[in-house]
Amino acid sequence: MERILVVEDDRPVQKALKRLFESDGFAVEIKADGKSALEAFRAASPSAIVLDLRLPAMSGRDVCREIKQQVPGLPIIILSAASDVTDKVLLLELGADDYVTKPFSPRELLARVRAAIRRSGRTEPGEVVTFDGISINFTRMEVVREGDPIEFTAREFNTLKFLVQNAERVISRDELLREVWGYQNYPSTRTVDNHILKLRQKLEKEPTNPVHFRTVHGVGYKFVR
Amino acid sequence: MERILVVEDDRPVQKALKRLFESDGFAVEIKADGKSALEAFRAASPSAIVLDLRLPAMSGRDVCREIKQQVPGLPIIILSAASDVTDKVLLLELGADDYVTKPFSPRELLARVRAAIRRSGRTEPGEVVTFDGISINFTRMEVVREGDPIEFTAREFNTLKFLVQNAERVISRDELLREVWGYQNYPSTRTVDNHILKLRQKLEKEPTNPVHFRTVHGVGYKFVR
DNA sequence: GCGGGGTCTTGACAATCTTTTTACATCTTG
DNA sequence: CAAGATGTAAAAAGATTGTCAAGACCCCGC
Repeated sequence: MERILVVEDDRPVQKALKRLFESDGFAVEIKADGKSALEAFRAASPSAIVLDLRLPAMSGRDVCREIKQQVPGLPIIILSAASDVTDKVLLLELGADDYVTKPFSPRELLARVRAAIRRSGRTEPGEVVTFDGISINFTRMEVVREGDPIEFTAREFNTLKFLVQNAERVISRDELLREVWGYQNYPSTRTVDNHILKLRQKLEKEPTNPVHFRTVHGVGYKFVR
Repeated sequence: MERILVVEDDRPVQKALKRLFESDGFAVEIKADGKSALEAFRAASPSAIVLDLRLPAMSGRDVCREIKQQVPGLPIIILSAASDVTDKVLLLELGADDYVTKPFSPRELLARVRAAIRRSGRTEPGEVVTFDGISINFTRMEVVREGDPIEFTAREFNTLKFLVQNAERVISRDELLREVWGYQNYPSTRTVDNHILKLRQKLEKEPTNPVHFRTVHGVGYKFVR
């Protein structure tokens, strides 16, 4: 379940945010000041942080900067009075991912938080993805398991890449054929399945009982870390 | 049919792009300069824009900025000479969604355009629905009750999806067969009922006495949160 | 051109999983 | 209460997927 850390000192707003996110299926943790937020955010390991700019004692800016320094990938959505946002530049400097001005529309806030989480999950090309002792370098087209390299053919690697970069999403054979093979329609053969088979044989500890390259019967496949 | 707006001044490249996208089933509109692109893009309402950075008169940067301001959700894929892309920062500021450097691989361009369209499409519809401690994620095809996953077959999941997305409305078996099964007419057997049965068994606290998947005698079924 | 080596696709088959049907029990409604 | 509608479980029918091996294909150096 996705978790959200809300840093906000105003009680009514706290409650409203809690209700809002919980109704959307998030687990919500609330901190009322910057200090306790900084203490809590590692343990809570949230998917995103919603941060009020005006906080007692420590300013939201410092909190934002500090968190971004420690965990750059963690999305931060700033909540601020309209007047605070006169220059976006400041926000970019802070490292915030998005902002919403008070009074805010709940739906908009939700949408922005979700969007930020989605973006953060997206692996940028050139990055390295690691799971289960395996690390994949997309630019170098290299896969390494605990030190020793695993060889992949081009097609295999591209299939792997597409699946990993669309982790968690169910992907149909057709979509794979379109995105990886570049075909529009294709006779139904076992081509895709065979490539999945290869990925499983090379990457799954127990290829017969795959954990990462799951089949979704009647639909397609899905990669999960 | 998905439409693409291509903004590019070089004739040969225009033609190549037109062929490329059309062969992939897109409708293609071409503009040779920024001014006419800005005039056309509202009327054309494309799913994505492919934009050359080097344009006569008005620079691609200004076009990009302007379009993003008017329709923030519309994906823009930048086409540029390698040297132009020295800093990605610029592109991010422009609001571009992705970029491809010339000379580009047709397949890669296609893939990126499709990916951008896919991402843009995923923005709005609330992907997750929650009720009664159960949360349903439509893109992942996952249902979770208080932490632990509940398995569904494809047909079951689609039935669930249709009912949930048409909550509160009474739906006849015929409508379900049409919308979920895709059949026009069907011998009257207990097929639909059996699927409802499965949903109840998996999701209702008391399957015998359903709260969410209600029977409307003589008509069909109705989902209520 | 001509092998040789690897890669990819195909089609067969078995294993597995899903869906539909069937047969009754139950329930609802007038 | 009767007739039609719905609930239910198990059997039967139907689809999909895993896997393999044969052959097609492609690229390279000669």
